[in-house]
Amino acid sequence: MTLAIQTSDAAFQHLRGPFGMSDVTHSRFSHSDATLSHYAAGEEVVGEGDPTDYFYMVVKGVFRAVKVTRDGRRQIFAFYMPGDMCGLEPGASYDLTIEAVGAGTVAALSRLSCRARMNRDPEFNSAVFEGATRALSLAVDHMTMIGRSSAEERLAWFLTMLRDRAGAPGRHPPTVDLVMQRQDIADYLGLTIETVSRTFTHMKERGLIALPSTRRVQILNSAGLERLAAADRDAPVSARTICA
Amino acid sequence: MTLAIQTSDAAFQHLRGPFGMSDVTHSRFSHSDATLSHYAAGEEVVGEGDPTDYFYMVVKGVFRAVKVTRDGRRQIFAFYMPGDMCGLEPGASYDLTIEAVGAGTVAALSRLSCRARMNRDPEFNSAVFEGATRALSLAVDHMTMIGRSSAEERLAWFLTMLRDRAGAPGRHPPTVDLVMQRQDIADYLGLTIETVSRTFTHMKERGLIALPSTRRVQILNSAGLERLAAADRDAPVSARTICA
DNA sequence: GACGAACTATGCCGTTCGGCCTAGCCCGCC
DNA sequence: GGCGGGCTAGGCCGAACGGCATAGTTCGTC
Repeated sequence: MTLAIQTSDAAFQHLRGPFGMSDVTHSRFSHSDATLSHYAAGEEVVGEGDPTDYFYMVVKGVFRAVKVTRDGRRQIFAFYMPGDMCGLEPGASYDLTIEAVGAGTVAALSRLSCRARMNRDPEFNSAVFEGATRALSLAVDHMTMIGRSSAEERLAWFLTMLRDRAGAPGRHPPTVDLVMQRQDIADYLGLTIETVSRTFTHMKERGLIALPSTRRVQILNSAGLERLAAADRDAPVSARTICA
Repeated sequence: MTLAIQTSDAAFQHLRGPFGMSDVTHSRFSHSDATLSHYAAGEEVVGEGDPTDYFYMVVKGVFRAVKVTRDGRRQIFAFYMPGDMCGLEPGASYDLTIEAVGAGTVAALSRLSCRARMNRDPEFNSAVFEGATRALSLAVDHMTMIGRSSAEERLAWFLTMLRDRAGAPGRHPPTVDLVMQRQDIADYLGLTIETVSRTFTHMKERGLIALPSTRRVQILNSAGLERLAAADRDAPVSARTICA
């Protein structure tokens, strides 16, 4: 089915932000006709080798961009949440698979019409381009984290990001619901599933977090967790020149 | 000084390819006026916090995109070679520094005029956008390599990439001249300098490479090196559907 | 050509993370 | 509600990589 996505859709309102591929301001997308598709958990949106004729925006649920090597090693490049745009990368290399983590919905916009619109609508063009640019910044952070941080720092980074991105802001203690399972977290962070599990336990023992269930994390010591996560962050904003 | 870059410049002819940030087809750039700047080894093109008012294309030499964390850990996101475009990412986060590895020259194109041209020249727009998209693909590969490969696989991957990208094609044995030093290689691969050094030695002992000097690598066993490097590659092309 | 500084190689050892295995838990299905 | 499969936790051990120290090499400078 084809419909115009409404900017006023409540699902979008507070879900934009720098987590996944990009966050092309959702209102830019809303004027375009797009096809909504639903996926069950684990289902592929784009498979390796598929013609990448579409860009996608997540409407509901969480999706993952996965690369699997020929000998079975797996790396998750990004998790996409509602408002995130994805499908920018596979176009060049066809090496990523986009899958639903849980049940979810994406809006598909054909590349042709996207391109056409980019060429006639400078604002839209800028928005998409900014999306790609922002995705690159996220890739830099992600790569630095994988290349230069310990297991505990990686997990702390992941949890604080999830909290900022998808946590319910008002709850006390701050709580993160993990939609993905341990293997996905491991593959996102460049660790093994055992190490992720052990690191959760270790954080629990240190009093940083509580695990009321395996998929729910309560952050008991935000400062401590952030100190761990911040290790691979840049200098604080106050120390930098802010430029428009 | 300002001048139009000539497509016919011999330095560009065979140097395009997927190594650094992107390879916006150089001819697209050649019609734009751009400012050429020269840098000595180690000099900064863009520093953290600088206003990112320009896009750059490498004309001569090799440049690196570096992220340094507050506690001094260092990750190199990409090496840029002649024909590569860079400066796409810092715009969003200001967390990357672009530096000259050896002496080199870049062409700077102001973002304003680049944007203006993107809006009126669809072909140019596509080229720049493709550049960003390709950079994302490279980031995926790089990240997978860092997250899921052993030290030896990483170095093999690096050497084969350099050979394909910057090696003199005709030489026997295939030879790679390293313009960067061990620390840069380590920071690019997410390793320590000692591990890089030891891994070079190990490859030498296994007869994969020879090191006539510390900065020159001869590839003695291409097949063996590629087997190592290929571990984190995708399935062979023959097994995939090729799509335009 | 001699000096010095920076870069590289390498031995030794410690730590961290991975790999294998089993037990426990949760959840879904019948 | 009971059964079964998949996911998670955690013990045990080993391998790989990191960190430190030192020796050797290269390169630039005077």
